[in-house]
Amino acid sequence: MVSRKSTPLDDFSLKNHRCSVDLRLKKLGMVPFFADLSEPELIEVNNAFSAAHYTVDQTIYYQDDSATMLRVVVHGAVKLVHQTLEGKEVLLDMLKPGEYFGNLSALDDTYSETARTQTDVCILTIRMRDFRSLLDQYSSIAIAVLDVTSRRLQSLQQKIQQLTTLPVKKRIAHILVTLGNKFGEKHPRGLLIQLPLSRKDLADMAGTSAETASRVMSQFQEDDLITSGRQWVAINDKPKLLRISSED
Amino acid sequence: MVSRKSTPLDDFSLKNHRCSVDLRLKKLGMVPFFADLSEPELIEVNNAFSAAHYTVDQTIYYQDDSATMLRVVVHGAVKLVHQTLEGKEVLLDMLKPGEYFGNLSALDDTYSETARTQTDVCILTIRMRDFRSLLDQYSSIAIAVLDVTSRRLQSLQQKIQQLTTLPVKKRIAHILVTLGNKFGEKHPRGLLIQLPLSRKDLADMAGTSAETASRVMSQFQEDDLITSGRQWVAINDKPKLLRISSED
DNA sequence: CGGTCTGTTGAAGGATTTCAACACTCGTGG
DNA sequence: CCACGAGTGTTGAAATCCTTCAACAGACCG
Repeated sequence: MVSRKSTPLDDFSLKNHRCSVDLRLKKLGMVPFFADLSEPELIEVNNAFSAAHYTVDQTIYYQDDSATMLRVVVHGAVKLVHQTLEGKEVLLDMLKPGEYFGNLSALDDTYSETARTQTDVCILTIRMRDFRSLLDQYSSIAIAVLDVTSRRLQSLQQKIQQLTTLPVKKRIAHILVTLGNKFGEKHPRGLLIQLPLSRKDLADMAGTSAETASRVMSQFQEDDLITSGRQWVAINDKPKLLRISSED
Repeated sequence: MVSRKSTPLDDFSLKNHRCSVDLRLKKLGMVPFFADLSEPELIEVNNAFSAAHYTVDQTIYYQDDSATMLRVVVHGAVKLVHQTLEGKEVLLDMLKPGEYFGNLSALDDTYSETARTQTDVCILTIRMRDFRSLLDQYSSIAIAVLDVTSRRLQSLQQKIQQLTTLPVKKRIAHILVTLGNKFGEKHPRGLLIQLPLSRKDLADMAGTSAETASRVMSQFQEDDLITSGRQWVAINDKPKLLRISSED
């Protein structure tokens, strides 16, 4: 009765490979706070970063570690999670190339979350100290950083609102739409979320249990809104999912 | 059987009065992003602000309004709430003198939440445009603003974690401790939270219903952890509340 | 002192978690 | 190349937490 399907995920997106200098520059230019820089300036900034590679499911840093580095995703996906004492996890964000992570607060020098790779990744790292001198050097960067941070703040506010006012089904519908917009790629099976994504990942994003997430996903599949298999999801009817997430 | 008590809240803290220039300067100096400025600079910054007064339960701005002003609380308390379509409210933050509110994002020019007075208040306002020129003029401000914003981000992350992993009782215990630290004043009845605080306010902070909040508060009172009446709460045993919020 | 707002409490119903058993996928090594 | 095992997903049933509806009680305001 249950019929799951083998993965349609693109291997190139998941597997590790070297970050070419070209790719580095391109992704650095995508980071909003470097967007205003000229090409020579960008090259100088690029030289302040060094590249690092991780394989899937590695922890880049742990919550409460001393925060010395700022990082930018170049290739692959990184998830930020909060861990509780009892081992429960809350998935705060899933980052794609061009997004930064780390801690920008000058006073608190520990990471407030754990960063773990969702695929093989290539990231750029810079010491906080060096980043701060970039901030001094290019004042446009500080303002852009502030902007990015304010937006993250807003998206967390929205997340809190959904956690406290919406039932699980609507929360998951919303999460699927958001992931579709961010990681979606056209594919014969639908809008494929180009990312290994387990029921537990979804549950940790929605603030529910893996079993409940599975039940909701089964229902969505029943209603032909999505197609899903082990560690992957494709969206068939985004408008209807969006309606589910906000109706009533 | 039920015995509620009349309010021990201090009238001075709740009622409106003019903001003296002295008070303005003192509170502006308390805002972290102006902390590094010299006194003459502070006076100049002060001149860019103008004062405004509101009575209790007035809305300063609505979610999605065009965001033109940045504001600083000088006297009284302001709450930031998210409203859902069905009229539910989520209380995101309760601000005290020295804290700023508004929207710092340059790209999104609407408020992401509603600001409402919790007491009579005096606030300082500055046009975003003018604030941005302050940012350009004093680079230390931009970095300090970034710092404050990063910290708010972290506290929202913590809130999300609690909403998704803790039961209501622990969430409320934690909220009481936090409010006690922020608004607590020594008082014969215990550590009095100097703020009109209804069960609904607490419920909106904890992401639960007013009835459930009331039940939890009744139990805490039964256990002599708090003393509470209509619109006020005093904490008798902070260590035990803290233990409840994190035990198991 | 009466009306209104806020808080309390009970009881029923609903959403979600937890525990448990089983099914399917995929990689690995025989 | 197939079989096995570990990891992941599904589903059922019981238990739990919480919401909702409802009625009433205490506090504050004029």
